[in-house]
Amino acid sequence: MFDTIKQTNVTGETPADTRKRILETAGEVFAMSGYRNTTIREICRSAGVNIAAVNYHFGNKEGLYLAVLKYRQEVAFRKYPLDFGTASTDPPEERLRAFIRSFVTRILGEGEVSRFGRLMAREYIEPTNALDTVVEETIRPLFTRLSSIVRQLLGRKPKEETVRLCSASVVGQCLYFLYAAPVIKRLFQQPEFGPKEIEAIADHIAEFSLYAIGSFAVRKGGEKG
Amino acid sequence: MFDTIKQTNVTGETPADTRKRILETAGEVFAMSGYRNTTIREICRSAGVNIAAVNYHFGNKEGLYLAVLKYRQEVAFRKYPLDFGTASTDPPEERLRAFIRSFVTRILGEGEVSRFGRLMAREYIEPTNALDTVVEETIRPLFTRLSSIVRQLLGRKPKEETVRLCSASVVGQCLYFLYAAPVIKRLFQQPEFGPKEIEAIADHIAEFSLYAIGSFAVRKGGEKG
Amino acid sequence: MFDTIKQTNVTGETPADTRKRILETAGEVFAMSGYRNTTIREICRSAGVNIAAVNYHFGNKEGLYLAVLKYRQEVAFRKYPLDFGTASTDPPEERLRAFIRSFVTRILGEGEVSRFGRLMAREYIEPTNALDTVVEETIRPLFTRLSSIVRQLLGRKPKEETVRLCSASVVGQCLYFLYAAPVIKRLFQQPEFGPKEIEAIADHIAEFSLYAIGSFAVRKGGEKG
Amino acid sequence: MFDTIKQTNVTGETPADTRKRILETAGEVFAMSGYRNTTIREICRSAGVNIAAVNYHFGNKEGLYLAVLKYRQEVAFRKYPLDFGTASTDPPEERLRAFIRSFVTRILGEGEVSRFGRLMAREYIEPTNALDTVVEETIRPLFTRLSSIVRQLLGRKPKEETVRLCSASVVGQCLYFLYAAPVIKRLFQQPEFGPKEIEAIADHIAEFSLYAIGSFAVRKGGEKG
DNA sequence: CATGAATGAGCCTTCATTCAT
DNA sequence: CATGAATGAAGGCTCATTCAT
Repeated sequence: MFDTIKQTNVTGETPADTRKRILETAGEVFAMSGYRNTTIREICRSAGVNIAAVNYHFGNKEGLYLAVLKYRQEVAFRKYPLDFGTASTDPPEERLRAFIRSFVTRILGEGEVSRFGRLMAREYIEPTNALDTVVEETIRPLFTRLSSIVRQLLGRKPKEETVRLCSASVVGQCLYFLYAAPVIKRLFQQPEFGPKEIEAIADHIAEFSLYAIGSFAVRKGGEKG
Repeated sequence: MFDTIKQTNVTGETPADTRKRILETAGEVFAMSGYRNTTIREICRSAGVNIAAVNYHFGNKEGLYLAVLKYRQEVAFRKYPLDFGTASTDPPEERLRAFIRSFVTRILGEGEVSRFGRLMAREYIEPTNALDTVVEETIRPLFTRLSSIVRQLLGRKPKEETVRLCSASVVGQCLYFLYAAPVIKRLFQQPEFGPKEIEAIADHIAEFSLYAIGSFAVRKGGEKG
Repeated sequence: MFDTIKQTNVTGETPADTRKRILETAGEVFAMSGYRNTTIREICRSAGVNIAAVNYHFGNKEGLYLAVLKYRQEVAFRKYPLDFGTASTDPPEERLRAFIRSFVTRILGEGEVSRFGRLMAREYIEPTNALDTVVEETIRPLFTRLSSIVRQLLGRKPKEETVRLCSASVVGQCLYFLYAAPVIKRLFQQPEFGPKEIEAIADHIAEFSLYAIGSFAVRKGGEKG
Repeated sequence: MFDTIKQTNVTGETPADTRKRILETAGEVFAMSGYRNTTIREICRSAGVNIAAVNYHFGNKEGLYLAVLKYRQEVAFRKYPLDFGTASTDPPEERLRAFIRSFVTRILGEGEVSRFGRLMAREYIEPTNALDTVVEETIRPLFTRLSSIVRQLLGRKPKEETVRLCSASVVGQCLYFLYAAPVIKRLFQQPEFGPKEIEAIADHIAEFSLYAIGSFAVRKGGEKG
């Protein structure tokens, strides 16, 4: 009756288990169906927990969503960090390759990791209140690092706008395979991206971008016009 | 600018008026909030028509959505056609520039046109039943045309996969500015894309892509590896 | 513009045609689906007339229903009159047989006629405002005639309650095959009643009833207890 | 009679209470107005529960209707079982009398029980998806038992068709007083059936049927023609 | 801590009816 | 006479949330 001892529920799980299971399941469901299309009931049924548990642990639906986003981000970046094993002293070509490979794998990778990508894609197109935080904590550091690599590749004194646009070109190519997945699937009957396809994609984007940025550097000395 | 004469009295509107007004309003609301988040009540209230009018004119919510998609597509492509004034005999470099400019303007353009882009972006990230039709009727023709230009640029006998990946690189760069708009807005405090920014973006993408594809053509004769 | 000449509609039909076609179609649909389940739209679509025609010709849905009921009743009784060719001087056994045959055929008969039966069955179980009229104009004359036959069969001075109950027994047997049709269909996999089955049913009911009423007459002199 | 203690406060009801109250109220309303005419809003208002409770406890309107049907059936058959206190070794005349009395009381009886009859009557005339189940679980066993009694009464080797038709005659007489109630009420100004009238009806039907079946048995040895 | 039951708001849809032509 | 368009009321259902235990 009294909250004296560590309580376990009928199935003998600690509260933390319930919380984590909701987090995991909600990640899948949100990634698959989006925020609005997802019902708390579905999440709870999938997770095998009571329907009131979400409101208990996370306050409300939005609270759960924010928690999921944060959790997924941590998991993804722990597995695929920005530098992907390169040092800042390595040649910029190599660093760009590493960056792209890490980025593409992080958003397209199978299983647990891919959920992060899907969630982010949704956040892009239909921002929730979480986007501000996501931009500052996740996207800006990422973009800053990419910009520094691109700036180095462009040679001395590139215009900042050129750096920005080239960085955007790199990121745009990568993200395309994430958010256009449903279209690509229909265009080419290509169902899913396996590790092999992901590698090929990363290689292509790196090559394509290095060619382009190299030409910018050579012909214009990194300066437009 | 002002509805000078057509409006006679409270109910005195041409039949087409109600239908079109729903179509216009729905385009805005769907583009802003997405299919699921949008209620037909809101559309009808905004359009100043009875809620049953949607059912009468379009059958149901999905019917309305499809009609909106088709309508927006027609408007956008009538204003910015695929070739954008180039002939198939023009040099591929010029055709690619025209394609990119037309494409970017169509999805980023202001006012009426931009709704098409937003609707498409949503369809990418959270497909409805309409996506199949959209892919076949809109996206595939577009991708086919782009591929033929890229194939020509790559020189003789390029691998189809290379064509596909390079086309994807072009499209990915363009779409990035569409779906990443909320992020870009936050990253660089850049509120909206005006005609000038759109032109700059189109120019950059064309240049970036022509450099890259040109390098592919030169160094590999269009063949990878 | 002015109502000077006899107007015909696009298909060149006189107004009477439209009215009658609605009447016919509505009879089918009401009989099949019941009053509430039937929509004006469905009737008008089936009849190929405008949706406003019903309200124009019959005031509203209920007005149409009443008109249908009256129309069907006339058709059915014109084809299968009460006496079915017997005279009031004929022996009561023969008159009962004729009554039963006429009754059963009227309510079970195929095609046009059966619709009357179905409509009546529905009116029994879920009376509309039409029931009062139907009882006085259709059912009471019918019951009165049956009672006079039964009274004659029961011999001299039968109790009125006995007459009533025996008449009810006759009518009950007949109607059973009408309203229990969906159940009979499921119980015995017997899909529909053809002319042959109808005759067999009428014969059985007549025989069963004559045996029973005969026994009442013999053993009790028509008096109970 | 009075809800003395169970009700503690506004929301303080046993979980089963809400469910059962819906079940009871829905039984009344469905019996009175039919499936289609009944709104779950009305049921919930009458039962004093929230409109979403139906969805929670029974899934949807049809689920509620099926639950009501099953519940009413149980109540009715618990009170008036098929055999009504007779053993299978009793003489068939007595068994038929018991069967008829039980049957008539079950469908005409006052109060709680009568709802079963009304629901069944509606199911006959305007079948829902529930009819298949009702026929197999309720009507067929009933008809089988009646047939075995009739078969015994008809003597040795009766034709199955004769058994069936005689059984139909019995059932038809009984049901008549159920579904024709609105008509009988108008024909004879007889408002309702009390226990006394019900007994008289049952006695008459039994007598009428025993006379008839007896005559079949005697004159034809149970064989027609 | 956790739960099953219950709630109220809101959504899409349907329908009979009316209106101006 | 007849019509297509438009209306408003209502119905079934869903969902996030809250409540008492």
